[in-house]
Amino acid sequence: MTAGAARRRDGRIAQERMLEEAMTAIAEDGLATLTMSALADRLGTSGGHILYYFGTKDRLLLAALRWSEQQLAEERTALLGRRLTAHRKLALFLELYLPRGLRDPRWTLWIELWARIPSNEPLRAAQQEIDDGWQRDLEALLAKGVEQGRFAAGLEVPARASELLALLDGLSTRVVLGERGADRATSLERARSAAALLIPHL
Amino acid sequence: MTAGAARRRDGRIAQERMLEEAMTAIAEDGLATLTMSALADRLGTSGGHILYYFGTKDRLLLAALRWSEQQLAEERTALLGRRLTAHRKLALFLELYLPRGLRDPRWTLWIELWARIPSNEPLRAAQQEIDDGWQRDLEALLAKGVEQGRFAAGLEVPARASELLALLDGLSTRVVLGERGADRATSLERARSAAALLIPHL
Amino acid sequence: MTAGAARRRDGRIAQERMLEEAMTAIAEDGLATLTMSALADRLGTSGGHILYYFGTKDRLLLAALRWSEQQLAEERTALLGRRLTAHRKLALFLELYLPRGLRDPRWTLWIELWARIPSNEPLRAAQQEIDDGWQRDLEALLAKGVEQGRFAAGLEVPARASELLALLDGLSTRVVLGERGADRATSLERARSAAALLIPHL
Amino acid sequence: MTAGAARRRDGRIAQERMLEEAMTAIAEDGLATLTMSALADRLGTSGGHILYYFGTKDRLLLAALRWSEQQLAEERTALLGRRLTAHRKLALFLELYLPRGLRDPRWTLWIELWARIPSNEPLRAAQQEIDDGWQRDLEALLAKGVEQGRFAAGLEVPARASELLALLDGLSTRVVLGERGADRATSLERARSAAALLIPHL
DNA sequence: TATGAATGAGTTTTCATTCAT
DNA sequence: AATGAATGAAAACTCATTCAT
Repeated sequence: MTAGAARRRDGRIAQERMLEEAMTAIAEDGLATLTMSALADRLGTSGGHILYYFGTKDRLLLAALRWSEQQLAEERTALLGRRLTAHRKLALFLELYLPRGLRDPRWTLWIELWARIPSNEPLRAAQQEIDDGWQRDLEALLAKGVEQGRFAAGLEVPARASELLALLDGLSTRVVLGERGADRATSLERARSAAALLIPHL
Repeated sequence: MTAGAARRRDGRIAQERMLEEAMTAIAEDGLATLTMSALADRLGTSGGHILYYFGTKDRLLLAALRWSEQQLAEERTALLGRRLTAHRKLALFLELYLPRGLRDPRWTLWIELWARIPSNEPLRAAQQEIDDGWQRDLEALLAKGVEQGRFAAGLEVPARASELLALLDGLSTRVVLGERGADRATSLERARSAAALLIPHL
Repeated sequence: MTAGAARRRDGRIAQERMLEEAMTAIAEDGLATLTMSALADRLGTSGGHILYYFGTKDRLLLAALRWSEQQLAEERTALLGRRLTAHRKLALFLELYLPRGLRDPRWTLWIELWARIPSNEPLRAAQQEIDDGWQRDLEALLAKGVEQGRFAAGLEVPARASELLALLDGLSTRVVLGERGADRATSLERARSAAALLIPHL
Repeated sequence: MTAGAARRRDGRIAQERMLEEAMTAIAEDGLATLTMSALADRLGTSGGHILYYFGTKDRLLLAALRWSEQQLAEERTALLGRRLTAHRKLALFLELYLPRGLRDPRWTLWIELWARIPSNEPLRAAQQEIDDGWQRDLEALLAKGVEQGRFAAGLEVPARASELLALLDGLSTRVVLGERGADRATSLERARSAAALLIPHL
C-alpha cells in the first residue's frame, strides 16, 4: 500500500470517528451544546479539521444522521433476511425503529433537523430518502407476511405501512422528549398493540 | 371603567396582536427568521416593547403556542358539546388536529419548539399540559362513544387515544415538512383508515 | 425636544464619531489592522454597536468613504464659489485632490476599496458617483476659465478634465504607497506642470 | 543532460505553469477567490505542492506579478529596439501599458497588490523596481526622440515621463474597474491626446 | 517531488436582552 | 407604555501554512 493510500484511509477513519463522536456527544449533552469546538475538544483535534472534511456544521450533522441511519439500514436488512415469522419480524422492526431511550442520539438529531428542513434542501432530500427506505422495507415485510399467510390477504400494504410509521414517529418523539408516561417500554407496548390492530395477525 | 382598566385592556389587545403576528410570521418565514426586531417591524413597534410584555423571547413563543392552542381547545370543547354521533365527532377531531397545510403555523411552531424542550423546563410543562388536554378530550370522546354503543364495549380508551394521537403527530410532521405524498388530504385519509382500525365502529 | 428625538440625535452623533474614528484609525495603522473590535475599543464601545448602525463592515467602510468625500465635496464647492482666478482655482483643486501625505486615510481607503469593487456593486456605484462629482466640478471650473478668457477658447473640457483626474489618481497612488520620490510636494509639482501643459493658460 | 538537470527543468516548467494559471484564475474570478486550494485544483495538484515551490502565497503572487511584468519588459525592449519613429514608438508604448480590457490580469493583480504594499516590504521593493523599469524605458524613448529631433529640444524628460506614467496608471485603474465610459479604446484616446500635449511632437 | 491531513488563529456577524429616558 | 441605543457573548467558518509520509 502506498503512503498516499494510507493517508487517505486515515482520513476515512478520522471522518468516521468524528461522526461517531458527534452522535455520542449529542446523546450525552444534547445537540444544543454541540459546538464545533466542543466536538473538536472531545476528539482531541481542531474545529478546522472537522470542517476540513465536512465543510459546514449542517453538512456534518447530515453526515452524522446518514451514518447513523446507515447502520440501522444494515440492521434492518439483516432483520428482513432472517428466518423468522412475519409476526416476529414486525415486532423486531418496531424495536429497531423506536428510540433506545430518552436522548437517543438518532432521534435527538431528527427532531433538531426537522426544524431545519424547510430551509435546507439537501436535508429534505436526505430525509425523504431515509424515510423511503423504512417505508420500502416495512412494505416488503408486510407483503411477505401476506404471501406467507401470516397477515390478512387483501391487506393494504402501503397504507398500513405509512400509518404504522407515522405512529412510530409520534411515539418516538414523545419518548425522546421525555413526555410523562412515554418511556421506551410503554411506547413499545403502544406500538405493538396498535400494530396488532392495523395489521391483523391471522 | 377607570383609565387604568382601559390601559390594561389596551395592553391585552396589544399582546394578542403580538402573538397573532408572531404566528403569522412563523407561518410565512419559519421560526429561524423570526427575530425580535423583525417581529417588531411587522408590528410597527420596537423589540424592547415586545419584551416589555413577555420578558424573553422564549416566553413569547410559549405564549404564542398557548394562544394558538387555546383557540383549538375552544373549538375542541365546542365539538365535544355538539349533538353528533361519536363517529362524526371523531372524524372532526382528526380534521381539527391535522395541519391545515404545509407551513401550518401551529405545527411549524411545534416542530421548532420540540427541539428546545430538552433545555427548557417551562416549555416541557406547557407541552405536557397541552398534550394532556388533547388526550383527555379524545378519551372523553371515545368513552362517550362506547357508552352510546357506537364503539366496541371493552375498548381500551386511554391506550387507543394515545396511539391515535401519536399517529396524528407523525402524520402532521410529514404534512408540515412537505414530505412527498403527504398533503393534508392524503394524511386525513390515512388518519381515518387507521382510526377505523384502532377504534372499530360497531 | 422629546426624549426620542434626543436619543435619535445621539445615534447620529455616535455614527459620525464612528466614521471619523474609523478614518483616523486607518490613517494611523492602515486598514489591515482595522478590525471591528479594534475600532470598538478605540471608541469605547462594542463591536455589536457599530454593526447595529452599519450592518456590515463593508457598509461601514463605504459610509466612511462617503463621509470623507462629503467633506471634500463641500470644500470643493466652497472653492468653486470663491472669487479667484481660474488659474488659482485650478491650483487649489490639485492640492485638494492629492493626498495630504503618506497614509492619507481617504486614499488608503480608496486603494483598499478598488480591490473590492469588482465584487461589490454598491461600492462600484458609490465610486462612480464620487468620481462623477470630481469630474463635473473640474469641468465647471475649466469651462468658467474658458469663458473668462483665462484658458484657451476651444479647450476640450471633458477630455482634459478626464486626463487630469486620471493623472491625479496615478500620482496619488504613488504618494500614498510611499513610492520613492513621490512625496506630496513633488507630486504637486508634477500635477502643476502637467496641468499647465494640458490646460494651457493664456 | 543529467537526471538532476532534467528534474530541475521540469520544476521550472511546473512553476511557470503555476504562475500562468494563477494569472488566468485572477483574470477570471479576481484575487479574492484565488485560494491556494482553488489554484491547486485548477492545476490538478495540491496546495502543498505549490507552496513547495513558492513558500508562501505572498511570494507566489509576487512571482506571478514578476513573471507577467517580465513578459511585458521583453515586449518593451523589443519595441525600443525597433526601427520606428519616436512618435510611433510612443504610441505603441501607450498600447502596451494600458490594460487589454476589463479584468486584464496584470492590472487586476496590481490593484489587489497595491492594497498590500503598506504591509509587505518585498512587494514594495518589487513594485519600485518594476515602475523604475517603465520609467527608465520611457525616458530612453523620449530622450531618443529629442535626439532625433522628433520631440522638442529642452523637453524635461524625467518629469514628463513621470506624468505620463501616472496618467496611464489612472486611466488603467478606470478601465480595469469598469468605470463608465472607460473602455480601452476611449482610454487609449485619452492617453494619446494627453501624450501629445505633454510631449509635443515637432 | 508530491500529497493531503491537520492546524488554529483570527474575524465577522447575529441577536436576545437591558435600560435610561 | 414605548423607544432605540447599547451590549457582549457566542459561534461558524476560512485558509495559509506545516509536516509526516
